[in-house]
Amino acid sequence: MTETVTLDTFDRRILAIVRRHNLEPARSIADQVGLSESAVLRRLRRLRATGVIMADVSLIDPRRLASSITIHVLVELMQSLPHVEQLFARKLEKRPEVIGAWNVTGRTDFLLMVTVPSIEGYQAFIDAVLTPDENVRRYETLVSLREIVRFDPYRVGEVC
Amino acid sequence: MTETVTLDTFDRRILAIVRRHNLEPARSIADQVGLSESAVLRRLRRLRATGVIMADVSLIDPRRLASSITIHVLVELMQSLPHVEQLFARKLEKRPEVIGAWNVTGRTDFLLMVTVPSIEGYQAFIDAVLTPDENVRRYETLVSLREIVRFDPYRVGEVC
DNA sequence: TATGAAATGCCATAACC
DNA sequence: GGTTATGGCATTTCATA
Repeated sequence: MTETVTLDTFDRRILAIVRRHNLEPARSIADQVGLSESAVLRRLRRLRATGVIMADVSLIDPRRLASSITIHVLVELMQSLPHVEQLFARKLEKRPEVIGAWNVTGRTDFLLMVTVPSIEGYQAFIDAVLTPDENVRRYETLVSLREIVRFDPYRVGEVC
Repeated sequence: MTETVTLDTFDRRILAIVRRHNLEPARSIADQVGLSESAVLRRLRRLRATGVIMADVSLIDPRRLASSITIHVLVELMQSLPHVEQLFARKLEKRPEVIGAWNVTGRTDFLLMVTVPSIEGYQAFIDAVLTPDENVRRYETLVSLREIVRFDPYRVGEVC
């Protein structure tokens, strides 16, 4: 599925830096990891070409933008069959409101993370995705009142 | 709490671009939004200084790195009092395993998102954070078997 | 207080070893 | 992987409205 790319210590140290500050000059990175500027730039180009670095983006404070509601949904399917689950997963991937979705253990089959501008937007989402789906037995809505931590970029998936 | 920064249409269009590709030259952005290169660079500097742009990072494919488990935890407290909740929230903020935490409505008080290298790591987490906390009535563990969607950077908090 | 234009200096790129 | 010459890009300064 995903090709395995061998990352040596240099790659890992470079990744550890750019995942926090990807605008940092190669000169500075080179000094920190003990390589030449060229070597760092070559490695970065390779990491991007092979997909280890998926994207280079600015992280924007969601609180500064138009308000949105974060809602988690616990979904229980009629039957936990691979085929049914896969079908449901396909639908989720197409919905832009779904910013996170996991197939989990236990009574709950799926945990969804959804962001919508308002409750009306959530209503529209469940009317489109959950209610008409005969494979969905029931779902539980967890509306977020307060956000304690969200995807702290300094924490997500630490590089070893 | 969070100072309100007024973002005009230019700012929003610039943000919409850099949140997808922050390595894009200002020249290119300027052409797209209809400003000069200088104006774009000045606005970007201001957006970073004021914290609208929180960070500039490379997004790394988690599958290419050392494996880690994603676990969601539904936590029910003894009593849903503001003081108790705040105390619990404080503890969560200090834990690096917690990459997401929300105070939610319903029977569940908190929904946590945790990443650990192994089940042993999760065990250690609950032994440190949940078990010894007398304010925690019970918790439910949802281990992720499969990740359908995770924080698609092209989706999270779309700019209007 | 914002933009647009031009000179300076830094940085990535590419072709060498 | 390191070194160097080249080109591109951001930064700074200034003029303008």
